[in-house]
Amino acid sequence: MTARINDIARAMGVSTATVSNALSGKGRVSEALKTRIRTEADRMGYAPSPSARALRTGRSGVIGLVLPDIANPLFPALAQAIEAEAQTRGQGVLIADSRGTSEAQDAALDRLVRQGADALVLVPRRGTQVPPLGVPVAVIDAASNPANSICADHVAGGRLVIDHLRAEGHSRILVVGQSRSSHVQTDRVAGMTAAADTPVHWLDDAPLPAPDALRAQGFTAIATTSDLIALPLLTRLQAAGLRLPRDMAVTGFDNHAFSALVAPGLTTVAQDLRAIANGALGRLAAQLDHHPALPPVTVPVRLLRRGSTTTHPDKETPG
Amino acid sequence: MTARINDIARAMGVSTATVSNALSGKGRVSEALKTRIRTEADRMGYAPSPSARALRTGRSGVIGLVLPDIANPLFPALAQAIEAEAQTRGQGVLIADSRGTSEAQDAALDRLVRQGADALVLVPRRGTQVPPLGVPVAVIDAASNPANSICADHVAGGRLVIDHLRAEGHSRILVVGQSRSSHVQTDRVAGMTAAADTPVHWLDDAPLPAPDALRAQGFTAIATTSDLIALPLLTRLQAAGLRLPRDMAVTGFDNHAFSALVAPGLTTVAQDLRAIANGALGRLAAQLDHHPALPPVTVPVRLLRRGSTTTHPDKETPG
DNA sequence: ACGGTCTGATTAAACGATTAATCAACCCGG
DNA sequence: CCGGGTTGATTAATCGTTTAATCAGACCGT
Repeated sequence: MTARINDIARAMGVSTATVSNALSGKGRVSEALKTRIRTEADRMGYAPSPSARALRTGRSGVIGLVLPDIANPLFPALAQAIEAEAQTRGQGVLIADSRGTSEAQDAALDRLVRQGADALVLVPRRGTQVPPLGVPVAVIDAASNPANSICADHVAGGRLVIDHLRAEGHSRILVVGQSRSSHVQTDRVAGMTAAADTPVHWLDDAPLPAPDALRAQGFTAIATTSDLIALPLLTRLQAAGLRLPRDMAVTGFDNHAFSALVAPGLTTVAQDLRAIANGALGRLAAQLDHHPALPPVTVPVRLLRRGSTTTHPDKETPG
Repeated sequence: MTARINDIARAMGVSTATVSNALSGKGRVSEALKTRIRTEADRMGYAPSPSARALRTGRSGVIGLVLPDIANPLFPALAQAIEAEAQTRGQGVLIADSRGTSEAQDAALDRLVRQGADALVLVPRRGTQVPPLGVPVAVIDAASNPANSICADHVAGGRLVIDHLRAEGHSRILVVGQSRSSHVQTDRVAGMTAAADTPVHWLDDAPLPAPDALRAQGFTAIATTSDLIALPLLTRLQAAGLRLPRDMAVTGFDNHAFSALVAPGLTTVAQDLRAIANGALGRLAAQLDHHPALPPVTVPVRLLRRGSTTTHPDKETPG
């Protein structure tokens, strides 16, 4: 079908070893021959066989990405960041969805390894353990998770949100979290309650009270741990006739694609996804090359002030 | 490291060929030996080397998935559907993002092939051509695209939307589309205008007029070609003080995860993503196995009636 | 007892790259 | 003019699996 290393060798009257050396820059090949081989190689449209290379070297150049339920608003952007970073490193990204139980997560991890992934990036389901696999694993999670993890500074993000709301004049703020069993969520809530002593409402305990009831309790702002909570809430408040941010301020987390598009724009906390992707893949590469382990890193976050909390929103810098 | 076929062969005093045959069920091996080999294989935790198998058979069992800009609300759900379908077929999914130019799309396709994908699934960027690659490609697009494509019945979906709005008593409806250069979008608009002669507003011509202006022009319903347009619009209308669906009805397309969560819920058209994934991967498998080409298929869609258009929404069937 | 068919296994050759080991020239100093 | 070092290439093994070709017996009817 397509050109193999052997075809090039025969076409140029040299051995396959020489071609391999010329293309990889290893071994000893004269400069003249090296360039002649290289031009001939791309004249023939040569592309090395990934399976042959993987078989010989033991490295496929593919990393596996396991994501929890697709509903997580962070997913597409993170996948994009991982894929972009992998691309710059010449790696491919195999995806797997761990929806369902934590056994499904284990199965997904196992499947990726059996499919030849050199290493894995895992965004874990709430409260799951990483089983021992034969390959390096980077976990994208909260700092409170001791494992081999890259983490955004969720605590700082929570503090940013509350500081901002207080600067906007709010004194009675309701913190709303999705689930107690998620490290990410508890860290965000911890940052919020560290900035000010506010009540916390967990949605796995009870649904949120109606807009009227919230106002009756004196709340003027609601700080959520996720855009997935905040965006529906924003519409619910508006549907009940409230004006944002006048009657109620709302904040989210994660800067979902829709957060900038709704009206008013949703104030939220954005993670530096490039840094996360870079940190994760960098650590995996170090492990694969048996380099000394890189120190754990906490990736910074930044607050995006939008119309849901302030009449003087930030100027958005696209990208 | 891990067990190889050769280890099993030596452990049982047989040849590697016999082990291979026993595990694959091909060739001739006595039933007794077959089961003994199989139990020994999983006792040793044997997993075949994907690269060795790929090298020998010429098939990696991996298909590439190329997606356009991540902002497309259909992306995560479609990726999930493709991944799930691939899993049932024992295949992996390599992802690539074609964000940016159509050259970036070509580069992404090429990269996946060089990374060993047996076949590709492409969700094309607006108005791009598929370059000739060495592997089968399934394109997920509109019926109006003549290529080797799987398509949802976007035209029928458009008709469903308009019929529903008229049944709800609307006579003056504004159709809003994102981009003329997208087959999917034009098909949806075509279905809408076929059901009733309505004005069409393209967002790449001009931004949408303010809510007041729309009402002043007598519109009581806005039918968009995407939840990506409809969800922001829904909040914009509410922020302007309108009540939905009383003051204005809004519809989207694609059943984005948020569409069911906002208040009121967004009436939208859902594609049968499982059928699309099944159609795409099935056609690719047929091509790879040199089976006769499967006939082109149009995947059905269904209307989800929610609070943004009606006070009697459908009962949602989760999943 | 003998050719013919089956059964159940083995042998060995691929697939396409990488790489350690080897080898043939050539250069150069003493 | 000889031995040591360098350069530039080749040889051949190897990664782990699949599979066509081969082979040794067993079985069977005549």
